[in-house]
Amino acid sequence: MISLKQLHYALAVEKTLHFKKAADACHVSQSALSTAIIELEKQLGTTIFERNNKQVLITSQGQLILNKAKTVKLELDGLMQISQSDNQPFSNAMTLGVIPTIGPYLLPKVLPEVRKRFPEFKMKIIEEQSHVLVDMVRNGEIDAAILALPYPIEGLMSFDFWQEDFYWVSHKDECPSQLKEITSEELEIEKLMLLKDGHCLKDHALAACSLQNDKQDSDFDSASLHTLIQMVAGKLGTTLVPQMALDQLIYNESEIRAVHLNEPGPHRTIALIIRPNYVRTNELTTLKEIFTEQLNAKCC
Amino acid sequence: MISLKQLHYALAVEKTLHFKKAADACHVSQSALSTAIIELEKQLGTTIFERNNKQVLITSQGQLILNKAKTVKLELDGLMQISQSDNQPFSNAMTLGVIPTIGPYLLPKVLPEVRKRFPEFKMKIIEEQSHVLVDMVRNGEIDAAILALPYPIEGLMSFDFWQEDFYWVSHKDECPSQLKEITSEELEIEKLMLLKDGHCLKDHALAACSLQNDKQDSDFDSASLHTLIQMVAGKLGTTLVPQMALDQLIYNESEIRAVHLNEPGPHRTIALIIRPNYVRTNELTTLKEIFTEQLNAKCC
DNA sequence: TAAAAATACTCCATAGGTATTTTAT
DNA sequence: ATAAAATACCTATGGAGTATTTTTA
Repeated sequence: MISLKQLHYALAVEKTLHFKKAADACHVSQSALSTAIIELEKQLGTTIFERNNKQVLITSQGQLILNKAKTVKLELDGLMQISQSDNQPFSNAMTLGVIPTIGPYLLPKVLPEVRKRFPEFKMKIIEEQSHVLVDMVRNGEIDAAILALPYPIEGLMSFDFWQEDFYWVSHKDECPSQLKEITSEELEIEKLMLLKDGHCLKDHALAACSLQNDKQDSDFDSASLHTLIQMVAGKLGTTLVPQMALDQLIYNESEIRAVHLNEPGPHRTIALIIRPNYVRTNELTTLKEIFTEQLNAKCC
Repeated sequence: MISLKQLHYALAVEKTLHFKKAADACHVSQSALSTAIIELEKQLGTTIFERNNKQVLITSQGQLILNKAKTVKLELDGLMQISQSDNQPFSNAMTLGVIPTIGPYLLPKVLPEVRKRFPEFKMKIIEEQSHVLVDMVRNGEIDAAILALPYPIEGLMSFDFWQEDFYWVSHKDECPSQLKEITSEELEIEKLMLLKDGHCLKDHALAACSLQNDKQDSDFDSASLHTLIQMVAGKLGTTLVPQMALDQLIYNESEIRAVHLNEPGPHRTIALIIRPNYVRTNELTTLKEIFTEQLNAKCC
């Protein structure tokens, strides 16, 4: 029967592409690792590594097997985490991914409360675009990701915790003072500045306006919402921002005004994304509740 | 380090709820199994089974751990299948699930070709409703399922291979002879007979007509498309059937006519559903190609 | 008290180590 | 010639068996 040790050794060889170095990494002799790999290949009836005295290559089938070995390890890690997560929730570290158009607005609102409720909880945050985070969740490199939906997450599961609309942001000189709502028809598209392609915020904003993403990248494309707002302040155009960003972007009676985009909503849904087999769901559920509670308190 | 043997033994205990019987099932002594379980629980820092001399119960955490152990086994099975699937495709048996409104129409069109191309291939078919098949795919009880989309398959992956529209089926006495198309507005809803709730075909048909599924189960609700057609032949009403069912339902210049439902389509998409980590994708891709090819040849 | 799990104790299979050989550049 | 993987051979750990004890319904 195949053993976890064999898989462990094979994964070490994949990393180092060198039997001796892999053996060292596993704290066993080259001989022990070598025989384990040979036995594994015999049991599987295939060669994983093509090797001679100068180099080790991975066969195509071998790569499939190694990838699967990684998920076996991942599931086993999950198994070992179950009792910890149940018995001492929030005692183990957790890594969450978040996209740039959520992180800076959501986290300051919710993390203080998380820290207050669970002072010992080590939460690591990484910020990447949706497609990167989806891959990392799939590979088990992070525990979960906070994304804006709709977004294709085939094979993963989502837990929605917030829905919000977009607001049209403009310089007060360019905005009728009585205006409380605006429809996409009333928007001057040519003045609208959105983020670069790749940011899902652009897609969601366009979808909210029932527009195709067919216009060329314009000179106004910008790297972050903060920058966009600065450009709005400089009367270079207007933009659309999600509700949760409003309080940070339009502070202290600035020159900038925001009015609700009056199109059928919600315009984007914020959700936690996990692998279907992820085990620390009880902790994530608690986090999710804190998120919703804090957003309701601070966004309305 | 946790071993697969331990998990195997624990799963045997879950099945039998009896250490001696579990030991027998694993062909080891009660002592060996007992110590393995004790060691596993020690390593995990939790009790999986609450046991005395009269009964064995599973703790709630234990159940989570056992479920995870099943997926570990499932992934490991997948790993062992990789080389076989690659080196001798179609040499291992495969079980496919299919829903009742696809199976009887799709399979006769495609299985002969599958059998011709891979005479040694053992393919087992089971017929269940979508929600049952989705569960079975999730649990690894079947290799894949053939469903009609849209349908919620969170955590699974779909490979579309066919799209089709619905046709309005009526007795020729009740159908204008020149009629080639019909819109949902022109349908006499009260004469329309659909399958019972639970069959996704009903939902898809209603969606194609932009109708809500709010009407009560009527007396006309029927168990299979074939029965429905018999009722149409008996002038008891009309119905909607998917394209792939037409040739079997309306045979040899019968009393029945079918006209295309002229609403934005496609009205349903046929897809293969698998777990995200399923390994025999190369074989499924081949099957999928055969399916599309045969449907194109026999449905148009 | 009786049925069933835990434990004591023994044994052997096998994983792992050291030393050596084989192999291919 | 040499670097690196495979093999030979030995050792020791731990998994498994038998027999026995403990537990509690």
